[in-house]
Amino acid sequence: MGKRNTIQRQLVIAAVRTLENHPTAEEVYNCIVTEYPDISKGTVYRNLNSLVETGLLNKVAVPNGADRFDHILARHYHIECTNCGAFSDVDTEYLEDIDLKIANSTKYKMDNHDIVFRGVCPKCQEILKQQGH
Amino acid sequence: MGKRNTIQRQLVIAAVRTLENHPTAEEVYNCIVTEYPDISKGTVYRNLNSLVETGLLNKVAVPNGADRFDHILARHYHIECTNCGAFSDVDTEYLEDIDLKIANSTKYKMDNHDIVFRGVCPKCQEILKQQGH
DNA sequence: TTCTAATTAAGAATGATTATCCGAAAGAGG
DNA sequence: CCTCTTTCGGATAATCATTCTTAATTAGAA
Ligand SMILES: [Mn+2]
Ligand SMILES: [Mn+2]
Ligand SMILES: [Zn+2]
Ligand SMILES: [Zn+2]
Repeated sequence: MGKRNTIQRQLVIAAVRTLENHPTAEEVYNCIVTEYPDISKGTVYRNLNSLVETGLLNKVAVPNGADRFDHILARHYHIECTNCGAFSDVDTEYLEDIDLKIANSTKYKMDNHDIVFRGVCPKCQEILKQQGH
Repeated sequence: MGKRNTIQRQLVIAAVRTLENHPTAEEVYNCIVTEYPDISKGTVYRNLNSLVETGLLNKVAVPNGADRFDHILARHYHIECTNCGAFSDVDTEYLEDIDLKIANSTKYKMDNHDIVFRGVCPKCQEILKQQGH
């Protein structure tokens, strides 16, 4: 009656963990297919979503791009480079207090919040500098 | 040599302004097509993106749904109801200081940040209560 | 008014994701 | 083990959001 722990399911979560930096479904598929050529893209999507439902992965929506999957379960924020699209974790504490504040002002039963920072990553700053900003 | 101020462009920005609550391209199209049946969906998409480039609109990406368009240009935050999907503005000041803080720790040249809160709206709280939470 | 680059409508194409189908495999129970 | 029930996988069609292509039209400069 529960979820079956199939080899495909194991491969999917392992791929998200080894790829580390918020891979897309496509990237997860490409990672798995070299070792296990029979897997189908539909299975990757199905398992990714199932793992998100089960709470073993998080899904992160990114503007102008495919959804990304995150194996880090602790609440944390992200930063996106506006130049190269790199999507990375931000190492800072979760702002509990603003959830309370916004719950009060909006009367919502607050769940959580996401923050996405946007800017130019150090690598791109270098490159842009050399091209005469 | 610049952007031409076509009737379609005017209709698109007017629609985003009258629809108020972060309409999708589809909703903008549906709004316009009743008055101006000849407009095509491609034109709506093209003008929406062009208006975003020009800085007259903002685009907001939402998980599991089409992009939304915002005619409010001041930086502000959003809250999404996890039950009904309502997507609304949050009335609080922009947190300038965390941009500085994260710029320091990440060495990014910081641009801005978005916050999306998630919770259950007052209306849905009522409904869920009546169904015996 | 004339000229031309920008824009349009229509629909094809694309990219991401989900749904459908049907056979295979797993688990429960005897 | 054998059987029944259910979940799952692979293939592929379908859907959804968005962009691209093309030939015709038009806004706005000269
Ligand atoms: Mn992360
Ligand atoms: Mn808004
Ligand atoms: Zn970068
Ligand atoms: Zn709601």
